[in-house]
Amino acid sequence: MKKIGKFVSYTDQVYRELKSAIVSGDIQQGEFLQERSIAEQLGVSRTPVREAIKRLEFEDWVETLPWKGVVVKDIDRQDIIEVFQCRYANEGFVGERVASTITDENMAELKKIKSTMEELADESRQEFINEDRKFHMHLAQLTNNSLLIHFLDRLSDQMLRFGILAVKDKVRIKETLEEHQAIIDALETRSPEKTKEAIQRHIDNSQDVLLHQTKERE
Amino acid sequence: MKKIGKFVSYTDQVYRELKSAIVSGDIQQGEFLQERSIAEQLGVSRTPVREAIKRLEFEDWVETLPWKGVVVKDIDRQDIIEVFQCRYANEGFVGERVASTITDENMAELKKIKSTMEELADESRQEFINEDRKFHMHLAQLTNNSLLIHFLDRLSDQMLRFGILAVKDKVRIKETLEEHQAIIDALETRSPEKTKEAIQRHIDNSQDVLLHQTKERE
DNA sequence: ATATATTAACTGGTATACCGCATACCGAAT
DNA sequence: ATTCGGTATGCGGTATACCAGTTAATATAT
Repeated sequence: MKKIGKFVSYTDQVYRELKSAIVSGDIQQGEFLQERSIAEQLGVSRTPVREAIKRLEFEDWVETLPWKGVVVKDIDRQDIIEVFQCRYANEGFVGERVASTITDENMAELKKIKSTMEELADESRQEFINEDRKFHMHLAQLTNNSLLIHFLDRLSDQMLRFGILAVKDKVRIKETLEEHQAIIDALETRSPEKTKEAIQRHIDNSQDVLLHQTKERE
Repeated sequence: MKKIGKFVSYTDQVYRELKSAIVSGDIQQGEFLQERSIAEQLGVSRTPVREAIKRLEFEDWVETLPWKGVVVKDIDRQDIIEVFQCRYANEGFVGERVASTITDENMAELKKIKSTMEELADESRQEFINEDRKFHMHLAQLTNNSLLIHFLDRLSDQMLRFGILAVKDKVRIKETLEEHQAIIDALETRSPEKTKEAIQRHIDNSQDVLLHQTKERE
């Protein structure tokens, strides 16, 4: 008798619940997470709630003030800069590393994702963003570096929080598609240098748009 | 009224205790961590031990097998490669970023660390490694990117685990000093490109030595 | 003797009660 | 009116008891 699926603990469920609530904005920044009320609300005890919160804390979603409470961290320009700098460094490396060894199959997969994004451009912003994430993470997978992949995955999570803004207007969507095409073109040449530059240019542009749209606040 | 010191929980203490035990080899890879016995041994309850273990799990030191146990992950060639690739990408970025803006004070600090390392070269391997970490982390600090800094700090922790091997022989110590000097020289020119290359060359060399010394096993 | 069912002794997972710090409130002293 | 100090309350931190799979030794049937 084999176990079919993995065991999913309450902790996991609560974690996913809370993270998606933060990402979607249902729980706003500055808001306090209260172990007891969340536990009651979800029908579990404080323990799994507590462990879920610890994970969120580790991933920098929330901050624990001892004896006072757990507060959802807010994001400012500095956070955006930090995430994009890390993406710049690591995704640039991914491109450099992957360009010379990428297979035709993987190229096809990237093109497929890109065409899906084109279809979704006028449809659903949310789905568009999901596919964008797939595009970048598909490249990352090719490094076979799980440490790097996990880190980029965390960054992608953070992106979701302010990612909604990044592709707010039609212009940026069009640019995003063009830049993805440029990455694909660079990959076709199998040139590590060109690929790295195409990716880093894409990331720099995204950052610029996002920072520009965040300028006035605070 | 200022708060004098930070509050340190049992969880923090247990975490540090366990991590240093793993790093030092007191707890070997493959060994099982048992919440109950550790709690008893340290004179605390299971709860803080459990939370400490969760943190270790998140940082990939251990793996939890539900209802079976928590086992200390072992490190293989792939782990070494992954850590060094991440260092290559991120520390390279640090060099690129910092070269053009580094102050004379910070240059002086780097030189000071380097001369300390020279003094320690024949004394204490452990202290030598600590100073090496300081050198790299000092550069990282200059980016003011806390996300990046935390990631590199985690990588440094991992380095400790197999770092003992990296500077096992006198030859490698001498090379390390030379390569640090090369990084300092590159910084003097304020050239992002040269600095990045000097750092990445240093990291590549360290990786080569380490992989070479790990070749036979498994 | 061997194969199989049982069960006892682990483990981590969860629920819950209690502790101690931080804060807000309220009354007494100034 | 202001300030100081006690106190009630709410929070995370910790301890502990119990639950639920897993495993392996053991009893039992063949």
